[in-house]
Amino acid sequence: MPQSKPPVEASLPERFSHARNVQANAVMEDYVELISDLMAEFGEARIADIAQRLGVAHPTATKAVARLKREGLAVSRPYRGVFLTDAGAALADKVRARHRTLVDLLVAVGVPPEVAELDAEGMEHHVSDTALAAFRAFLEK
Amino acid sequence: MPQSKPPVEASLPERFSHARNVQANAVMEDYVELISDLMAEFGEARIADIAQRLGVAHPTATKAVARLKREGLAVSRPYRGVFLTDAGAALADKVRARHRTLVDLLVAVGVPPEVAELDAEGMEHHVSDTALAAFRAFLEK
DNA sequence: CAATCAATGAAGCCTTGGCTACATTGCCCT
DNA sequence: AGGGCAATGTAGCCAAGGCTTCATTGATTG
Repeated sequence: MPQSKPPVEASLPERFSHARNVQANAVMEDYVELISDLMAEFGEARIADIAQRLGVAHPTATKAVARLKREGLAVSRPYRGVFLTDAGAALADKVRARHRTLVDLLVAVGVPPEVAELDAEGMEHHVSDTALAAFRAFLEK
Repeated sequence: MPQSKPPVEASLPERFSHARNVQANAVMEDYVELISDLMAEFGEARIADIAQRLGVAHPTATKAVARLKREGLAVSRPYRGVFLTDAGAALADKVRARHRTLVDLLVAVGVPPEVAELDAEGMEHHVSDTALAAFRAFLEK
């Protein structure tokens, strides 16, 4: 019986699987926020615009939108624009607010704004509500 | 020479593609750091231990190690433990230091330590050297 | 009013990172 | 020495998220 490692290590697998889980939602979050932006800007989100802004080929965007629809975050009809459901819009708002708070925090601790934007794009998806609340509290000081 | 990019929006696709790029290395970074830990602890890293600590099935770890070897970060012989190359060890050190600094920063701005660990696991891969330097400077204040 | 062309959709391929099921190997222990 | 069991390896499946290529649709404009 190798009973040598009981203490702290137990939570490691959970940390990793949590991170993997978060990552699975990251792409969806990016799409939802972008669609929200485009709707605000043009009244609808076109596949071509989504693909262009995300820097991917248009079939990639089409597939992602299909997944969004499957998960109840967006609706669309063939050859028409994409629109968010209420759930999608709510998610978009949350994601956008989190993004801004994270960028603000990074800048507040001394990260140059352009770098903050770049780094935040990947980091934001992993910021928990708890951390976000701490960020807000810190920024208000 | 390309002129300067107009204002700000032009860089959106680059931000996303940068984040996707970083993400592609994230799993490799996790494996390398973990192998480094196991080598320090047991003198070698066994596939079973890697898989267990990461919370994945062992063939998943085997495949990842194969990629590590392909990229020159690790070496191994069939049915024996896995070892890091110099490049792999250097990467592990960098990743570990970055992780610690990020956790420290999160705690410093008020995030509870357990939450900081959890969130950092996913965020760390997106922290640039520039941001890291800013974190260190902030922590020394 | 029709033709052209841009935008969308569909099909099919690749890699990654999960998984399960099964085949091998090696090591420990009787 | 040999058996059995744990550890590794192998094969093959799946979904996601990229891609290219080709077909279809619709909207603009001559």
